[in-house]
Amino acid sequence: MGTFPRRFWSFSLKKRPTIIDVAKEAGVSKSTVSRVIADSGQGVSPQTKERVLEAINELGYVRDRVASSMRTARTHSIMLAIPDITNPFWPAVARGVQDIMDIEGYAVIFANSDWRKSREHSFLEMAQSLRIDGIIINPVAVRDQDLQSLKIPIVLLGIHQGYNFDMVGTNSREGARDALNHLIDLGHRRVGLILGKRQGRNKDSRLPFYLSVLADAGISSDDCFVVTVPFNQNGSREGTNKILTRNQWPTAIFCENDILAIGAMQAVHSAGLSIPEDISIIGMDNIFAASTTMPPLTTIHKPKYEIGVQAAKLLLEHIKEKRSALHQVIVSSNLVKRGSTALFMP
Amino acid sequence: MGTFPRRFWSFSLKKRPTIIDVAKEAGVSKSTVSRVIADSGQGVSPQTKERVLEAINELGYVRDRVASSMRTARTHSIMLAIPDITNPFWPAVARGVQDIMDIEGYAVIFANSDWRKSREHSFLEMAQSLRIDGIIINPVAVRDQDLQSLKIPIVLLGIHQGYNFDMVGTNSREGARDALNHLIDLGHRRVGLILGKRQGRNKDSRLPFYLSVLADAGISSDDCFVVTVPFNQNGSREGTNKILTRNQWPTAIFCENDILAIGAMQAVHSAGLSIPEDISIIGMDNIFAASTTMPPLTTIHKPKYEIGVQAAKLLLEHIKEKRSALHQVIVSSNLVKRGSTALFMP
DNA sequence: TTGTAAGCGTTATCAT
DNA sequence: ATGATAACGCTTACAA
Repeated sequence: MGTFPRRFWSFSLKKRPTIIDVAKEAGVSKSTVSRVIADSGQGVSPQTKERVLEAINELGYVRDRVASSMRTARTHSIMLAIPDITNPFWPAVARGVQDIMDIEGYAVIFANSDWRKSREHSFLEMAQSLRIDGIIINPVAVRDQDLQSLKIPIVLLGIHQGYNFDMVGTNSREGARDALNHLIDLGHRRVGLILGKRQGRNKDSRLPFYLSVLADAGISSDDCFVVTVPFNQNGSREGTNKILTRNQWPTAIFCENDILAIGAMQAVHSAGLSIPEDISIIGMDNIFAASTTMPPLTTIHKPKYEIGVQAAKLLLEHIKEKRSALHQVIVSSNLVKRGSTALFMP
Repeated sequence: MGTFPRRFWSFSLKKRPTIIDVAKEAGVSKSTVSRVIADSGQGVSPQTKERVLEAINELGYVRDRVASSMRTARTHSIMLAIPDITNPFWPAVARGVQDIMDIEGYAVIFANSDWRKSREHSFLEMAQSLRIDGIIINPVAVRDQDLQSLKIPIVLLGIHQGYNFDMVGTNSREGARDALNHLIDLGHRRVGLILGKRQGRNKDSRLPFYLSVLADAGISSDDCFVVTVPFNQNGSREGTNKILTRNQWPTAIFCENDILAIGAMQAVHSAGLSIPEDISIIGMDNIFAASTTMPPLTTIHKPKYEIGVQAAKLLLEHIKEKRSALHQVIVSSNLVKRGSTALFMP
C-alpha cells in the first residue's frame, strides 16, 4: 500500500467525510462538531457554529445515522408490518403512517406477512436485529406475549382481543351492523352473508353476531344464506354462485369487504340478474375500486389514511414518552350509499 | 450504583445479550461467536459451534445489525423510492421488490416523493445518512449527476433518457402504439387522446409520437381530439367533458393510464353515451380497478410485480458484484382486450 | 481452530 | 464554550 502515491491512494479510497474531517477543517474538536449537528442549541458559540457549518458544507458531510444509532440506541426507524401491501386496503394506511413519520425523520421499513406465521416471525426478528424503535403491526398469528418479549414499542392495527398494546382501528362489528341495518331499512328480509375464511383464529363470533343483528329485525336464520369463502374475489364469486343455485334467493347480500362484494357482483351479473333491481349488494372498506364498479358499490367507509396517521402518532408518543397507559383509538366508519343497494321491490 | 444489590442491578437494567455474553456462556472468545453467527462455515469446529449455538439459544441472543453495519459498512437495507404508494400502480411493484429482498434478508425502506423535488431530495439524503446499500427509484426531478454523487448503487424504475444507471420498465411508447393500433384495427378514425400533465419535464415528445402512429394509419391530426389534464380521475373526467361538448366526437379515446380511462368512462356515461357502442375507451397499466369497471376496461397490461422483481435482482447484483456494465431490462407489456373497446359501427 | 486487539463514527461524560 | 476520551457491539487481521 505504501507504494501507492499519496494522491492515488486518497483518490481511490476516498470515503465520506466524518465529523473528524469536519473538525479538522473547522479547526475545532469533534465534540464541537457533534454538538453542532445535534442542534440542541446549547453549548456552541455562534461563531464556531458558523465555522463548523461552513466546513460541513465544504466537505459535503452527512451524518452517519448508523454510528449515531450505535451510540444512542435509537435508530429512528420503525417497521410497518401488514399482511400484503397489494391488498387495496393497506396502501392508504401505509401512507398515513409514512406522512407522520416523515415529519420526524423516521425511516419506515415495510414487511408483508402474507398472513403467514413464519414470515411474521422472521420480520419481527429482523425488527429486533435492526434495533427498530417501534412497530406498527396488523398481527396475524403472533401472540401478545411474543410481542411483549420484543421489548419494542408497538401499536396494533385493528382492534384485537387479548393484547396489551395500543391499538387503532374501526369497530368492524359496528360497521357490519350499519351495513346490515341499511339492508334491513331498505326492506330486505332474505339476506345473503358472504364471509371470508379466517386463518385459524380461535373461535369465530362473526356469524352469530350478524345473525343476531338480523334477528333483532325479526329475520330468522332460515332466511339467511351464508357462505364462507376464501378471502378473495374468486372465492366470493363461487360462493355467490352457490347461493344462486338454490331454489330461493336472497334479495340482498352483505359481504365482509369490498373485494368479496365485487366478486359477488360479478356472479350476480353473470347469472343474468341486475344490481340493485334483483339483488342489492353491500361491502365494507371503501377501497378505490368500490367507486368504479357499475353500479358503484354501496359500502362501509373505513378511514384508512386516518388509521395510519393515528397509529403513527400513538407510536411516536410511545417511543418518546414511554407511556404506560394503554390507548385505544377507534376511528369511526360510515355508510356510503351508492348504486348497488336499493329498496326491496317485491 | 455499587449500593444496589447485584440482583436488582442486573434485573432492572437487563439489556439484550451481546456476543460477549454469549462468549462467556459458551466459554469461548467473542471472535468465535462472531464466526458462528457469520455462518460462513469456516474456522469453527463442530463442537464449539454447537456450544455457541446453545448459548445463543439459552440467552435469546439476536445479532445487532447496527453494530454489524458499523463495522462492515453494509446495512443490508435498501430504499424504494416511488411517487405514491397509494397510486394503484405501485403496490405490485413494491411487492415484487420486497419478495426478492426478503429472500436475502434485506430491509426495504419506503419513500414517497409525491412528485415533489424537495421530498425526493430529503429522502435521498436520508438514504445516504442511513448508509443504505442501494436504491430503487422512480426519479421525479433528480438528475443523473445528483444520483451519481450519492455513491450508492441505484436502479431506476422506468426507462429514462439521460441517466447512466441500470433501469427496468416497460416501453411505454410501444404500449401506447399497441393501444392506438388496437383502436385503429377496430376501424376508428376519429380518436381522442387524454394526456396527463407532466411535471416540468424538459420537452414532451409524447403527443408527436401518438400523432405519428395515427398518421401512419392515415388519420390526420384534424381528426384527433387532444386534451392535457391533471394526472387523476377528475382531471380526465373534465377533460373528456370538454371533448364531448364539441360538435363532433371521437369514436374512441386513448388514455395514458387506467385512472384517466376510468375518469373518461365516467364522463362518457354521464353524457348518456354508452361504452363501447358509442365510444370505445382504452387505458394503460391494468390496475386492479380496470377489471371491475363496467364494461371492464380494455388496457395495456404492465407486469408491475415483475418490474419490481427485476429491479430488485439488478440491484442485488450491483451491490454484490459491483458490476459496471449498464443493464436495461424492458419487460413487455401486452394488450388485454376487455369490454370497453369494440368495432366502430357507423 | 481459536484468541487478541484494533477499529467503524458517533455521543456522552468529564475536565478544563 | 470547548476538548479529550471512553464507550456502543460487532468484524477482521494477525498471532498463537
